[in-house]
Amino acid sequence: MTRRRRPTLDDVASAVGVSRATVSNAYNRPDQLSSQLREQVLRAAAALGYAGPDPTARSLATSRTGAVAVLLDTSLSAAFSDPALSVTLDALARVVDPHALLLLPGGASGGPPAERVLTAQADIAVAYSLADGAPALDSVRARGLPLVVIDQPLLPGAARIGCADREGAALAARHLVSLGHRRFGIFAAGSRVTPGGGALSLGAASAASFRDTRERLAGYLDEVDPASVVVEEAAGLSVESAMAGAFALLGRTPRPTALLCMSDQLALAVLAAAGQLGLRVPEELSVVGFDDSPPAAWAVPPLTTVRQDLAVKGRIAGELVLRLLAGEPVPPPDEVPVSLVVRASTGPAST
Amino acid sequence: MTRRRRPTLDDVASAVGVSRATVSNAYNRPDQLSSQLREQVLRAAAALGYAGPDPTARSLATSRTGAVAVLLDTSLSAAFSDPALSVTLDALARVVDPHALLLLPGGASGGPPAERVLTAQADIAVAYSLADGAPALDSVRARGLPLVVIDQPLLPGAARIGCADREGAALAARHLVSLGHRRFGIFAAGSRVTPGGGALSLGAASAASFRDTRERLAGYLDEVDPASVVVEEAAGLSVESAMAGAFALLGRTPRPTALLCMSDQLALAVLAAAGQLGLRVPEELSVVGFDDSPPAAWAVPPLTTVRQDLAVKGRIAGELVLRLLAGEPVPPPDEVPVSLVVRASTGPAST
DNA sequence: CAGCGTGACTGAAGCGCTTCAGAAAGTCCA
DNA sequence: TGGACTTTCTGAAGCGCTTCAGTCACGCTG
Repeated sequence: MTRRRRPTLDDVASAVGVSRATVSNAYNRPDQLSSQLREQVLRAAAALGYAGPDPTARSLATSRTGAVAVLLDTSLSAAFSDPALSVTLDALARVVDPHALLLLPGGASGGPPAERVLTAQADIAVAYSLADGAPALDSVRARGLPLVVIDQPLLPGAARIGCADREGAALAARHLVSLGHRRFGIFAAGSRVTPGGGALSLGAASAASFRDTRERLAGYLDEVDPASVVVEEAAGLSVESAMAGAFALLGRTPRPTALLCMSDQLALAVLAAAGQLGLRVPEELSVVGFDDSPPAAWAVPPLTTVRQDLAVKGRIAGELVLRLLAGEPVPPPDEVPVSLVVRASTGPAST
Repeated sequence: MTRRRRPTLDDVASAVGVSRATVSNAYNRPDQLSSQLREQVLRAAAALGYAGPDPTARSLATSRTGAVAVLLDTSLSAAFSDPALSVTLDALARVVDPHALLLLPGGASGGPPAERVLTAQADIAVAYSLADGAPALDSVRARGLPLVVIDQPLLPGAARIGCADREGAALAARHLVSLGHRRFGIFAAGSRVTPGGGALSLGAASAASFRDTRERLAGYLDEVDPASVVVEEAAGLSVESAMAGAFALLGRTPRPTALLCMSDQLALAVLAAAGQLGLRVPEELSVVGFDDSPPAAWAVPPLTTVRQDLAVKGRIAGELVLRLLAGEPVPPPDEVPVSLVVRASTGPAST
């Protein structure tokens, strides 16, 4: 069975005996023809098995694709296992509907490969927490695609939404200080600075390639004595590497009495690791996360964390997308506010 | 600053003084011209700010978009909070690379709206666990798009990959029976059969609109006396509704001593609910999941569950995509094997 | 030297659609 | 009854690219 050539607008037009423009109008501008003729066209289309204008051809003619390219730093499984991303992207998707999301997962180099971006059929790009200088961003620029960045340094010509990272981190650190803690561990997500993860000097950590890592670190250090801090970086973004990092951090001597985690995911890994080591939280160890993603509230014990409204962040990102698409000028960078949510994973220092 | 018209192939061609075909070849068939001329073309392109052939125009000319449409039953956040999806999709994405994934999230009607599918720029569609008769599937057919379905009934002309649902469910049930359990609760994911969720008769449950729900139910009932079973359906796909359903199930009198959950997500919700009620697992309650998604192993206690290799499933789905895209005939439906992974969430019935 | 193979490049025909400036035919009102 | 609108539909010019059948020049072979 040779698959017959799909019918085109022309086929429908000649079947009905009208011009191609009329058939096009039947789909795109119903007010441009009598409803009677329109019915007739649609019937003929159905009879011929014509499923409506070809999306690609339409895109070429209108120079709009109806898709938003989402540039991710990591593989899909790593990306999706981050609840913060899920929530943000979901909110974004709702706002930009009916635009579809074209997912460009990251490769080894951090962010999607440049040529994937060059050939992506999308009207606009959204970059989610890419490392500084990711090649994908150059491609976006080269193509002249509008760009919205989330949790990233501002790029010229791009719109930006983030959160008050530094302030949030400072809130978390201050909370621990006020509880009497004096020995801190800082737990950062995996990055490509030190591909294997592991212990990090403050200097190295301050040079992280992710803006949020740098900012949150700075926020912590606004409140605690750098000398009282050890920094650990996870080896990757998987839960496994978070667990490994957590064990490493808890194995330091003297053991920190409080852990500042740069995401809830990391904090949850710490909780799990502490559980396995028989360390009681918060009696023997205080843990604070970042994001207030949904699992933070269900954790045992419920996680003290820095809250940012991820749904709002996603929504704002979506609105930025729509505004850039509408040709509006690039708005100034925006941030969602942060607040500290104190739950049960933090308590007084056990001297 | 009016955004200047982007340069096209023609601009580059006339800048260099060659034909348009030559410039096209410089990008697509380097062997068709001297490397010297190619260099010259590429330099001119860079000078003009030409970032390579326009993806849409290229698609129209080649009638290939390089995108795989992924049809989801739910919103993105619900979809992504399902680790099984993440793993599957990740594996799929790796196999079909460099194809990008075009995400079409589901709406209120189950699955993406029909017109979203009609206008999606993709070469092929992958449907992930859609309800029977989802309108999106009709659109796929109408467009004549190749289709791969995952965990769904077979559609004529579609390729299918699933898992041995019924067999897996039977394994789980048999395990509990052998542990002496005689009062069972079956916990099904939310669907649109009974939009609010809640208690379900066996008849209603057997008519579920999701194939995997029906099959797993049948598998459970292959091993346990239907009279010894109560069925609960979650109100939705969120963690919250899973928790609510879990409480409902644990509130039945007499309380089931063992719960058969149709996914790990549901099982984890049960674990959390049991914890809040002070019910010890497995001493007072046995819980078995389905999927063996990553969190199952980290749960407290680690979850006994039916394992299906999700990465393999995703990989096979990806291979099916590639084969259909290559014009190969539709292979017969395939299933990944299942096995029971006994961990610590199941134990002898407490009489 | 005729004949031929080869490498390098081009012309032009699409791909399937949208859109805009009309044309044709009807409607309305003074 | 005639001019001014409306409504309805059409012709044709793109949108930016790929690709195929050549054309052309050149060096090689026998």
